[in-house]
Amino acid sequence: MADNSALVRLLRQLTVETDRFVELFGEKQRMHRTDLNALAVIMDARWSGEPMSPSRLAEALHLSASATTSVLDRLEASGHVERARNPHDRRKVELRTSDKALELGRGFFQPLDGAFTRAWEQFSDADKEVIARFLSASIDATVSVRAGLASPARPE
Amino acid sequence: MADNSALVRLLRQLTVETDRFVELFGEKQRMHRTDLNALAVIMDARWSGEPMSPSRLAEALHLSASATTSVLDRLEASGHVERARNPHDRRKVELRTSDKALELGRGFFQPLDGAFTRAWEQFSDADKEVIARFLSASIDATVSVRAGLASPARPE
DNA sequence: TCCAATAGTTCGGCCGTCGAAAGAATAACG
DNA sequence: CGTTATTCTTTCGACGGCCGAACTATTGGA
Repeated sequence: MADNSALVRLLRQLTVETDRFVELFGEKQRMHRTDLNALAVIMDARWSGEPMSPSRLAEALHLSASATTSVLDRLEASGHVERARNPHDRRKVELRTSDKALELGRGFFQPLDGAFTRAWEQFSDADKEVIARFLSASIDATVSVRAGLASPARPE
Repeated sequence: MADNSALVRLLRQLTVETDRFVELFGEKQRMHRTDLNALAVIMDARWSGEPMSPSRLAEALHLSASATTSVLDRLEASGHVERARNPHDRRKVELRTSDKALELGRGFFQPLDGAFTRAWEQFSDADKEVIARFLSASIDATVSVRAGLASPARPE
C-alpha cells in the first residue's frame, strides 16, 4: 500500500524549506523575492536564445508593466541588470545581467549544490533515474491542475 | 556519472510550479500568499497539540506582530479564522479555523492530491521508499545550508 | 503624411508590512 | 491589596511594492 500522504507531506515540506531559503538569501542581499525571481528569469533567458525584454519579463513574473519597470529600476540601480535599446527596433529594450549578478547567482546556488551533491551520494544512478521521473511527473501534475484551475471552462 | 544538475533543475522547476499554483489559487480566493500561509500554519497547529497564538504565528511566518494582527483581521473578516481569548490566561488569544477554512483547504489540496495519486501510479512501493529518502535528504540539505547562512559565526 | 499598433515609462492610489507606542490582562512583591 | 513589572496583542504613522490609466517614443502601413 502506497503511502502517498507521506510523499505529499514531504513535497510540501521541501517547497516550504526552499521558500525560506530564498527568503533568507534575499534578506542577506537586501533584495526582495520578486527581484530575485526576475534575475533568475533574465539569466535563464540568456541561456535559451534571445535576450529578455521587459514585457516578456512581466509575463513570466505575472506582474504589471509598471511593476516590472520598478523591478528593473531597482535591479539597474543595484548594478545587477543593464538596459540597452535594441538598435533595430528602438522601442524594444534588451535586458542583460552583469557579472555582479552572475556572482550573486553563484553565491546562491553553490552552497546548495554542494549540500545536494553530498546528500545524494547515497543514491545510485538507477535511483536517480526513478527520482527524476518522479519529479517530472509531479511537475506535470501540478501544471495540469493549475491549468484546469486557471480556465475551468475556456482555454485561453 | 550522476546527472545531478538535471535533478537540481527539476527541483527548482517543481518549486516554481508549486509557487505558481499557490499564487493562482490565492487569486481565485481573493487571498494573498501570507494569508494562505497563515491559514496553513494555524491548521497544522491544531493537528499537532495546542492551538495557535498570534505571537507564535508571527514567528512562524517571519512577520512582525502588527502585520500578524492585520493578517488575522483579514482572515477573521473573511470568516476563515476565529479569535477566542484563553480563559485561563486572558492575555492570550487562541486561533481557530472555521469549517469554511477546512473546505478551502480541501478545495486546495484535493485536486492536487488526485493528480499526484494518478501521476504516481507508475511507481512501486520500493521506488516510493527511495523517493521519500531522497526528499528527506534534500529537505535536510536545504535546512542545513539555510542554518549556515543564517548564522555563519554564532549559532543563536 | 496621418493613423493605428507596439514597447516602455510615469503618475496617483491602494494595501501589506514595519517599528514604536499604547492598551489590556496577569504576575510578583511589598 | 496596591503598585510595578511583564507578557500578549492591537493601534498608529510611515514606507514601499504593486496596479490601472495616461503618456511618450518608435514603427509600420494606408
